[in-house]
Amino acid sequence: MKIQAQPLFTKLLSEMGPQGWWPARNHWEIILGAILVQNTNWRNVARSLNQLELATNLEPQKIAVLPLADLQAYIRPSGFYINKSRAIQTIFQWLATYDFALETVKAAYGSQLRNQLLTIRGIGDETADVLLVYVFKEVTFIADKYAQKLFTRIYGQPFTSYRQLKKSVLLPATFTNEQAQEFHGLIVEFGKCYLKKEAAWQSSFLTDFDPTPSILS
DNA sequence: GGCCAGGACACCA
DNA sequence: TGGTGTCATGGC
Repeated sequence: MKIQAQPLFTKLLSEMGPQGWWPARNHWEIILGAILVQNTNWRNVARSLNQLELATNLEPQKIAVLPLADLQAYIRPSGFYINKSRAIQTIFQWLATYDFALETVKAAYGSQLRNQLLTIRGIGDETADVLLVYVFKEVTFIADKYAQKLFTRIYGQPFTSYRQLKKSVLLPATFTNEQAQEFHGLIVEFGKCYLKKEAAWQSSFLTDFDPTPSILS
């Protein structure tokens, strides 16, 4: 089953307005947040980011050389701190070899950038796509848990895995990076607001969304 | 006190 | 390829 994303994106955007995602001040905070938020409430992530900012001012050169024990202490509120600290240290030390020039990194790996990110232990499908969209300004769909719930609900077919949903969703050829960023933000914010409670869903604006035209096969 | 949150990974069949 | 246990914390 293939699904065109444009109608849902248009509906979400018109009803909710631009979300301005990702919530961060710079690329380094996005990288940190993307790793820290894995299976974790954002409130806990915010605590960790605050402590990291106090220690490093979120400067990548400082993050890259943080002693592991210190890094783990700062991010402890986000849980899974041993795995996450390793991922953070690995990716920042890798970026350091390119002097934190993101354009250089992108140019160096080209179409293999996603695979390169996946070689980092602690960075999987979702985090890799988040980094591609919000840090490296590429256009791809982030098929996270909220998206899986939303598409399952709308299209009446269970989407229970990241890769399954990802390969089913077709972004328009004209989709921009800004739109890809916005799409993920809209899906997450919608999920936070409505997806949890059945009653809220029933009364929500998506009840009048007709998914049929966007189903290709 | 149990459940969950914007996953990833090793292990298994 | 797909299912299960594990990793850890804090809020509700």
